Amino acid sequence: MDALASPPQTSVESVRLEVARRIVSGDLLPGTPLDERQLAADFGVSRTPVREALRVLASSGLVELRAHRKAIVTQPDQSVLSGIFIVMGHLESLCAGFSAAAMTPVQRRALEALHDDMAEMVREGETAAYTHANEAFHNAIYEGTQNAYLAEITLNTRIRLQPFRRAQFHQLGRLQASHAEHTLVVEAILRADRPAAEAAMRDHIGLVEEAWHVFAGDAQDAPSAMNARQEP
Amino acid sequence: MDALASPPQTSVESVRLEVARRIVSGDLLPGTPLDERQLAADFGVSRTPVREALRVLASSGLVELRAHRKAIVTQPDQSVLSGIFIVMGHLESLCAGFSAAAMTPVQRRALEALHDDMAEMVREGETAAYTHANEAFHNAIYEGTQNAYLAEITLNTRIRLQPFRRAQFHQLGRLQASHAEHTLVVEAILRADRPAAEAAMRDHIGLVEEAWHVFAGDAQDAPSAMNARQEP
DNA sequence: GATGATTTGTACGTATGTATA
DNA sequence: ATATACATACGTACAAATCAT
Repeated sequence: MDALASPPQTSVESVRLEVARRIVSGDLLPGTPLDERQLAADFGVSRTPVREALRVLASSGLVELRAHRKAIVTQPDQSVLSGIFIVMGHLESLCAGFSAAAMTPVQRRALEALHDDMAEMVREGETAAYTHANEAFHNAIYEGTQNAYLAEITLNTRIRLQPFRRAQFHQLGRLQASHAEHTLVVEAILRADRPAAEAAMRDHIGLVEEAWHVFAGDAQDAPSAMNARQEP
Repeated sequence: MDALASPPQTSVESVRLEVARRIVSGDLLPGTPLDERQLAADFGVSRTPVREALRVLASSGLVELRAHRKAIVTQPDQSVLSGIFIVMGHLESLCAGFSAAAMTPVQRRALEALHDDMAEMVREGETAAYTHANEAFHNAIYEGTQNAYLAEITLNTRIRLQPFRRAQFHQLGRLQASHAEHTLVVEAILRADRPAAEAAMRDHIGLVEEAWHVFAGDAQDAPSAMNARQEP
């Protein structure tokens, strides 16, 4: 779960967290080469912890690590990326369903409260605040599953996709639409309606199954998962 | 995908593969402490590559790595383990559904051929051969999804659970039952019947949703995922 | 295609934190 | 509670491979 949390107790952790942050934030774009020495210098540490951090980042999919060559920020091709988006849709949907069935009363109330707060942000057009709250919203649903492993792989998938998520809440329309979709998710979860929660979340994430089917090998110029609306 | 494949080009890889093998095979039991020096000596390398290998193994969940303390082979508690089993059920089911929709004709024929070969193993009672073929069977379904990411996380989940899988094919009855369940999966995939493939695989894996629900916090002494039949 | 410069891969020593007496 | 033992965390040096010329 703590893919991006907890205070770094060791050099490796702080390097890992900061490099991950730079990649996720778009500071380091996909394809960017990562020089061990450079990173070591930047962080004021030796290459050893940098190398270990890079190994871990490679495991989580944020960087690619080829032997004897510079590590690079992962740059998956369209078909791979499309596949990850599709899997994320299923995982998020699964999480919503689990949460509908398993959330504690406290968690349900917290989710509802957060959702209400977000309504205010929509009214005020506070896109930055909403973006942040949106993360918390989805994280709350991961936690609500009571399944640490499901929460972990879903969060990791989300993080891995972050560098490729261009759609933000820059338009008021999207902000409102997002919140309306959240409403359906929240209502389903609150009444413990698992299938409805799954369906609502699937709609929210904007599953583009068709795009995947195309990429699977048949056609060429179909709408890709990249072009489709990508959540938030 | 290559969580346990490809020839090791570097020390780190060979150490990682061998330690993973020992854990998965049960050679190193959960809870076993892993001493860097000891491993380095065993493999005839220095501690540096061992450390990097351990980091990667920790990312994949096979070992636990606490700062300034010995690494240990991961020993998840019952509730965590139960959660992983449940997620694996869903992932395998998802894979079967995707494969039903996306497998190439060649892959469909190969799956059918493998399944037929396994029938022979059942008749001869060749449990060892069947166990091996069973891995290939599931791997073929991962590959058939045409979704590298889904294949990767499903395989990784399977590997992660391997040390806790006690049910093997020691009884002829289980062998026959397994193959009968496979038949349903294969038939559904061959006729591109996605829902049926998902359902058949779900049945095969033996989803124990109830056990999870219990572990979620309500009851105590319900049948755990550990006690339930665990696949193969 | 060969050679030198550069970068990664590995070895090993020391510092630091943890556990135990 | 303090000290001692011990394992890991990190830094530095060297070897091997890659890339550029």
